[in-house]
Amino acid sequence: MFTHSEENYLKTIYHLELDSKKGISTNAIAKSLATKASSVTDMVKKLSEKEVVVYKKYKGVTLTAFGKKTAANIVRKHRLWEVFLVEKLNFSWDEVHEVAEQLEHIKSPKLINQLDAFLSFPTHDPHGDPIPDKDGNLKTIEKSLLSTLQKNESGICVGVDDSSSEFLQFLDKKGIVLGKKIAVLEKEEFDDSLLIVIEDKKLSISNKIANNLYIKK
Amino acid sequence: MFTHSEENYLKTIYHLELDSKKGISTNAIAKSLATKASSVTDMVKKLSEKEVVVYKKYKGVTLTAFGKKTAANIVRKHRLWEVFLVEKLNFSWDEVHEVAEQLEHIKSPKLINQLDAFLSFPTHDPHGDPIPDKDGNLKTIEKSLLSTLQKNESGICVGVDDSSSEFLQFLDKKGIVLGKKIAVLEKEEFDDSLLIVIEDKKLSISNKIANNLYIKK
DNA sequence: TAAAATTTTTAGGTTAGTCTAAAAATTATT
DNA sequence: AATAATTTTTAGACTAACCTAAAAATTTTA
Repeated sequence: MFTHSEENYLKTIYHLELDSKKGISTNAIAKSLATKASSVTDMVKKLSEKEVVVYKKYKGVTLTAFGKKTAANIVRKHRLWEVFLVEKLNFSWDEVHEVAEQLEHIKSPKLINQLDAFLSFPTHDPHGDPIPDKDGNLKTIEKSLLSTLQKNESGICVGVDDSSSEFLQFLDKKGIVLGKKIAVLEKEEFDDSLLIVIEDKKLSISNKIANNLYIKK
Repeated sequence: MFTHSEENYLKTIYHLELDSKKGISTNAIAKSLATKASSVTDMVKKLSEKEVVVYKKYKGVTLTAFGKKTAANIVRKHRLWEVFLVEKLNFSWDEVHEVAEQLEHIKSPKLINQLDAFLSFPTHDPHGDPIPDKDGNLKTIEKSLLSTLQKNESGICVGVDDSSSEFLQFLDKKGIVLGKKIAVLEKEEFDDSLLIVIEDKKLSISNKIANNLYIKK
């Protein structure tokens, strides 16, 4: 069994490993968890004793297979709870993160399996992120940033890179919703802004926005 | 805000106060929480600084109005989650306690209000215990122990005094379910056992069982 | 490649929540 | 009411998870 805090470290390392492949530095972990590198060193030693990470002084950490599975299970719980909150309890997608952050630590295999079934085995959370299966595997669909689309190309909006409530509320305001088709009418050379059409409405969106929206071609 | 541990103390004192009315001794709290009296003394001092209990050395503790409301809210969460687990996730009534014990600490007013609505504002948990309202008030219906019924009297089964999974599984096995009518056909002088009829089935039950079942006349 | 800058670890300290053992207060017994 | 038994508190210690400041290792830069 893992403590609340150990689980948070595992989850963080898991996320950091997804886009780096190399050993994760204590500094990177500290930044993600808003803690100090010295605290990370302490915890990482403990995690390495528990065989969930491999740690060599000054060389960063990597998850073991066991660690990866454990971490994926926490992410699984987090994302299933997010689906529950949105689908069943009428939360909006910008409100679910903090609550799921707490719910992900509830320990009960039956609970999470029943929840999964109750939600009809969802594959993605409200932000379009994939939900790991019971074995910790996640099938990643190939998605692209909206900013990579060229003029007259289009795709289905399938996810966000930034899940901050500010960004999500901005998308709500603009009527940008997951599952909808987005077509690029114009691409401005000058600032890489896009003129898009979604649900028959034309919108001009900045490159910053387009860099945080995933579409499936 | 209260820590996990502080919440457990509050809940325990709340439950103990329900059937004692006097100040709750550190020993009684220690026994309930499976901890040591010295630990309780420490915690009780902290809780008294936070104004949720009144504590006089050697005199036990009592909850303040604020403490009572805080504790009732934890009990409210615990019982709503139990309803959720049974009604929505197909848990049986003997499996819910440990999970609810964790879920009751999740902090999100919106979550609990939405859950309440999602469950159609239940008034009782799966064991027949009343669910405190948002202000911490609970309306106690007058219920009696089955053991107090006389020959030829009857009532509706509305709750259990012992919520241990052993007892609950025993009731399942015997077909004793909340909401069903129980009639006393015979009362044995010798050992106070009862011959009852429930759902057209005759059952002989011991006084110990009858002392742990509540009925509404 | 040597000095400078940065990162990481170590050493030592803090707080929350627990414990044991001993001291103090209360309650029960004779 | 004095003594015995019990309960409660105090004192001192432990662990987990954090912190700061300094030392050590690594990486960058000139």
